[in-house]
Amino acid sequence: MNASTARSTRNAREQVLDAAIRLFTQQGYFNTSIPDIVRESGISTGSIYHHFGDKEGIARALFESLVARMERAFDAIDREHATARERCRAVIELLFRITEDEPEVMSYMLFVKHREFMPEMAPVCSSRPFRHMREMVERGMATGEVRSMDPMVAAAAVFGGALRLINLRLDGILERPLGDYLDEIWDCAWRSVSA
Amino acid sequence: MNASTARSTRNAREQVLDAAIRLFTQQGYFNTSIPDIVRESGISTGSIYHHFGDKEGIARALFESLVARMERAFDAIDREHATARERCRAVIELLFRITEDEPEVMSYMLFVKHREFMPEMAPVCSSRPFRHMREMVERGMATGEVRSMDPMVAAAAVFGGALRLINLRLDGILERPLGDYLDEIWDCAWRSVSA
DNA sequence: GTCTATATCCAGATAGAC
DNA sequence: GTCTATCTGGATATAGAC
Repeated sequence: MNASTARSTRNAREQVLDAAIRLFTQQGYFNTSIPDIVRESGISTGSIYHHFGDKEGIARALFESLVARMERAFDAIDREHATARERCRAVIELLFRITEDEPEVMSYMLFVKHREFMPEMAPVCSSRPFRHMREMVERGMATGEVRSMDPMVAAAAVFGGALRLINLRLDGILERPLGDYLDEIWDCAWRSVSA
Repeated sequence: MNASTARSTRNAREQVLDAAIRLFTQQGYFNTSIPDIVRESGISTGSIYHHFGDKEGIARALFESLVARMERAFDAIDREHATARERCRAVIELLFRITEDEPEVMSYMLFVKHREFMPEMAPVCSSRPFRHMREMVERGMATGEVRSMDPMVAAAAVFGGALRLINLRLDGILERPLGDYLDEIWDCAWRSVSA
């Protein structure tokens, strides 16, 4: 496989994924037909089925690429920060930034009901990035930064408020960018669990 | 309209709504066909269309009845408790109880993407019950129970953790009933905003 | 108000040339 | 690997008797 083949292959796939994330988040998976994706991506039906097998394959490829991306970002946060407090705050900051810059990405990751069209998939909350977030809190409990309590409750307390603000922002209820709320929500989050 | 007519009319509607909430939450709205609802409810296609007009009409009737029910429950909480602290805690307790006893109700209220099949509808977060929850927190701020801060942030902090736990429970991640976590999550929620 | 039978449409998916 | 043309099933919705 030479370079130009590799490039054009990647391009067709990416054009489809690019169109798909927009359509899936704006109209929903079931309201988006293959002909819609053909129009929006400029790639033909035949080509789409060649690359993805079926419609569900597009959704799956999209999800996997976004999960991998989040996971890389979370690993970087682990490396760049030493305490649970810094790590958790960095995660919220990252999620807020992605929500502002690429709302479709956050919308597809967090609020799409994947299991309705990918029945065999585990719930999002048990995906690697979510487990990673819970582990950050648990390690904070081990070091004494975080009060001792049920780890699931602690993680829900730390990230629950921020996730709600993301939800409100994506639904158009919050008018100002999430960055404006970061300090306040972080203060609440940390008060709720700090030792 | 005599009594027996009224009763049988209500029954047909209710049988359909009953079947619909189960099917919509288990399989999703788009994976549920009218023939599915016919089978599950025992009511014929013709009758369903007579009562609801179209498939979306079923979803709408369902949503309206659940919102009305929540609103009545929240009004009762307002009457029965005097402080923001007590009211907010009672709301969380109620939501936890409904999640355990009637998971489909909570699932359909909170986590279904209504706008995908009812395009003209406002986002759930701006429905009466959600606004009511925010008002409870705001009144607490007015009386000095809650620290002064952005009201949206305060509401997200108070209810965000509990809503995440509900999410985790409905997704099968939390194995114990929500009641087991009530005291801990409430402690976190209130610490995060109390004056 | 309830039913059965049926019309219509358009989705997802395939065939096969280039 | 990409395209156009096409098949097929099953969905929503209607007609019209009872």
